[in-house]
Amino acid sequence: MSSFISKVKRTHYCGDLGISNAGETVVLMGWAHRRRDHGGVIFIDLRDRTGIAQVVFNPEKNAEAHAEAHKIRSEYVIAVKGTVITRLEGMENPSLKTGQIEVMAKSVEILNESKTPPFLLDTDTEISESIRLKYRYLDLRRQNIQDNLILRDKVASGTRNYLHDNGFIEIETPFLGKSTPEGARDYLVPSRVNPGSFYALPQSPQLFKQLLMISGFDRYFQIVKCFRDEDLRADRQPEFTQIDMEMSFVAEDDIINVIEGLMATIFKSALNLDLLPPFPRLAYAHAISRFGRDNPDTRFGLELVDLTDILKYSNLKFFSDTVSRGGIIKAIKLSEGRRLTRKDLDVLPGYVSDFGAKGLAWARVNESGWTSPIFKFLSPSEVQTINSRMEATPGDLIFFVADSHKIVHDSLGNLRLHLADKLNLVQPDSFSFTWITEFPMFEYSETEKRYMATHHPFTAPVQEDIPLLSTDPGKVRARAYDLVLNGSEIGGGSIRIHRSDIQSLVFKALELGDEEVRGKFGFFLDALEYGTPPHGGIAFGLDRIVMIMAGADSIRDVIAFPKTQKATCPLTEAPSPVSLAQLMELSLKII
RNA sequence: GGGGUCGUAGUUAAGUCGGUUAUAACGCCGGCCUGUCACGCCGGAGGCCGUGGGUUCGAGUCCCAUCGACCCCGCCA
Repeated sequence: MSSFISKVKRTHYCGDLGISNAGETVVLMGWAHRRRDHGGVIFIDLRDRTGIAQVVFNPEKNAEAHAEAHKIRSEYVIAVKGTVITRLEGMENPSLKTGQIEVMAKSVEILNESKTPPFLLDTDTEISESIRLKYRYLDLRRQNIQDNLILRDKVASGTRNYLHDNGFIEIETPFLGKSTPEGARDYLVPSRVNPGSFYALPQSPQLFKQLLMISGFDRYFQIVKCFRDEDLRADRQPEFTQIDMEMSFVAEDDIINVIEGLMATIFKSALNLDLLPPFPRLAYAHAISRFGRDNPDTRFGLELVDLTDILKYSNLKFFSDTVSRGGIIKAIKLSEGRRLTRKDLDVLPGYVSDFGAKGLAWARVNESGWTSPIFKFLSPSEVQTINSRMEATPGDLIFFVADSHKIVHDSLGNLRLHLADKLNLVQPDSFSFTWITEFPMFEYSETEKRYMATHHPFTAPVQEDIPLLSTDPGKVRARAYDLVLNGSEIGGGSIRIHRSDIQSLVFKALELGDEEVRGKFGFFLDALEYGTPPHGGIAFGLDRIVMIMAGADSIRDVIAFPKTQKATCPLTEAPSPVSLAQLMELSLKII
């Protein structure tokens, strides 16, 4: 039995040691990060989750420990007992938090050996993700990933503390639930004892949290996994974590106030940053009109400007024809347009074509007019009016898109982000929150040939728009709000419908049949009839918040064991086939 | 479902116009080295060039297919 662990206990974490520990005898345990063998003296950088401390093995001072240190290789697990000494002048390492001290080893024990790791565990080299995920337990030893997960813990615990302090009660809701027709594709779980029937994993605990309001819990929250079987993105995983909450007897402002307090609290506790609520609010229609998206990044300009009225009778047929077909013309202006070369301009139409734009016109503004392929088709007064509305001055570069409402906003909204990224228009480590309000209740789906809920079908309509539910659903505004941080939707919620008659009107507007509604949501409609308090709530994507706070490029960097883009786990090799016996037990057959 | 980038040693990359034995750095192994901290110096091992097919006298390089990683569109109430 090892004398370390059983008798000699760890006294300190490596990263916590400093000048104040000088002279103390300490016991450290951790991984050999690096070994520098000088033939005589050996240095070992000992690493644990707090950081690195240099351990010195001197053959003249302790031959036995020095001999043992010879055997140590990368990632060996070792225990060291030694004395903290202040490094002599000129021997400090300023790049190390503990660089003013080192530990003179008296004894050492190799607690476990390690195979040579498949990649270096430093932060400098970028290792391909498939290898990182296959050896995720090693990848997770790396400092930056550990930092991310520690930050995540701070955000989660800060959230729990804040919400408890504000009277919220954490309540768990089922993972094995009922499949719902609206929304994302469900992950299904077959029921063994009910052959042919399936549970669905929750896309969110939406109905359960509303039921908890009906039950009188008044303020509920939960930090909980949600599941959506849709294609993955850099900021989307099939299972992700929500900060989910619901409050009774509230209106929009009550929820917004609680959330602004929550954001201020976690940014303070996790990043020591002081946010300054209230956050600006922007109506959905204005967000689309000015930024082309409902999740605008407001940290830089390049706002969309409407030129439809100026160009609707233009000699440029593409412009005038677009307008006569009901389209619009908008533009964005880039200052310092010289930063884009002619070659850059040539590839941008390809970029906006992803969003359906058939073309991208551009104009370089100069003293005498424009340098632009479309200049000769425009009248001097059109050019002048555009310059004046765009507030364009020589050197600026203007981009135009003429197309349908949706394509113009999609393409310019994304071009705006693309240019900001390419030209570094955004100051890193800056955080900009915006509430988006007054969402439309419904959006018409061309594929489904019916209206779909923008938010979800339990969102309350604005009171004065209720009559429109049966006459003109497209015009109904929802009592919904999203919180956008740096151009990412990090949370969204709404005041809910608490009357069953209104809920029925909404289902009608969605053209869901009575039978289908009864079958899928009957239990909920019943519950609404037993004294439902007015209530509302919101849910946040914890992963996304942490990702933005950490400055990570991918949501996978803030999740301990994430899935690849094909929703597999290279470490465990999930998903995998199962035995015939398992299938038979579930009454399932592979087709 | 669609578009794109990529796949060469354990890792990260180079590899020209198709041409002889496929390079480098780091890592690894051995030797030397008592103050380094990405230690240094000397030596060494290490390759189904993702996989399969094709073109060619000849393929890491060209073509087709396929698998995988990533980014995007669709999708994500």
